[in-house]
Amino acid sequence: MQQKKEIINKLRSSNLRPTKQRILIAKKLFDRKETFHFTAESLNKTVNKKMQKRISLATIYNTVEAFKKAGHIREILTNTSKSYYDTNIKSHHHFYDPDKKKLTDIDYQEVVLKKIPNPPKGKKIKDLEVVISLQKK
Amino acid sequence: MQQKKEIINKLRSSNLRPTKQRILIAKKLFDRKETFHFTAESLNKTVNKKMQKRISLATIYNTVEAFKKAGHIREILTNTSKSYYDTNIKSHHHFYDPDKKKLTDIDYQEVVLKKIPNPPKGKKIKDLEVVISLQKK
DNA sequence: ATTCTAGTTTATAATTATTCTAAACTAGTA
DNA sequence: TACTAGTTTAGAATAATTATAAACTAGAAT
Repeated sequence: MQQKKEIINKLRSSNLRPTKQRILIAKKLFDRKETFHFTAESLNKTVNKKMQKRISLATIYNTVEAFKKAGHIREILTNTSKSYYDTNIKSHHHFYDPDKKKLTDIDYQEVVLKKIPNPPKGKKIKDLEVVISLQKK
Repeated sequence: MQQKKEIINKLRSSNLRPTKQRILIAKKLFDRKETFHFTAESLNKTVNKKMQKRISLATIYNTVEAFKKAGHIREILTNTSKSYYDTNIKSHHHFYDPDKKKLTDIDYQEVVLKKIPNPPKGKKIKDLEVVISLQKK
């Protein structure tokens, strides 16, 4: 449970002016027990559901991009046409169900790697993600 | 090195009528020593470079989709706007360099997993892919 | 408080990647 | 040689995202 002040600090700490729109979006994203996945479209719906004053779709896109750059959310790897985001920024993995186009989190400790390759020269590993694609049994 | 006959058989075996266009595209994709990554756009360029008779972009898309369904190519997980495909259909993994938006293959045996989670009920694992995102050192 | 300004939001247009449409074409069979 | 179902094609349509530029606002300066 994040208070408004915390949210404002979070925004300020990443050089994002705490506007009404950003605060509202941040609340929807971060003021929750559980992390979740979303797209620009789904976030737009959530944010604007029965709201007197709407936030424009352009702002949704701008804010998602800004939050992503600031590291408050992360983009998920998929092979779908839309961009998926995750409010869980801790390293973790995913099940992907191509039938339902649904991603589910896999807890970090559920996957253990024994061996990984060395990164190419001049590069280091930023992140490692395992995606397990599913199909009907 | 795949002969025209082999390519025609490959097409027939997956119920794809071996048309001029499909044969030409299949040659560009499969008649190579090394597997590689491509997009619809890049394939379109490759296929139509200094060609007297062009293959339409719609056919490129149709053929890529058909080859994917037939399992001759696979789609790669990314968080870019375009769809990336891989002519390497053996299980393997990827480095992803977000700066250059470049994917590189990691050989299957370079990654060893010690523990993976059980799939949800009614589902089995179709594929497991590890994506290692890179950044500058 | 009032003014100012850079940063932000907004509606809308533009762009990009992809899919759809339906007419023309063709591989393979009759 | 004719037929037909499958395929290709140009172009239109759609979907997701990004760009534009005018209006607005948070926060600093006065």
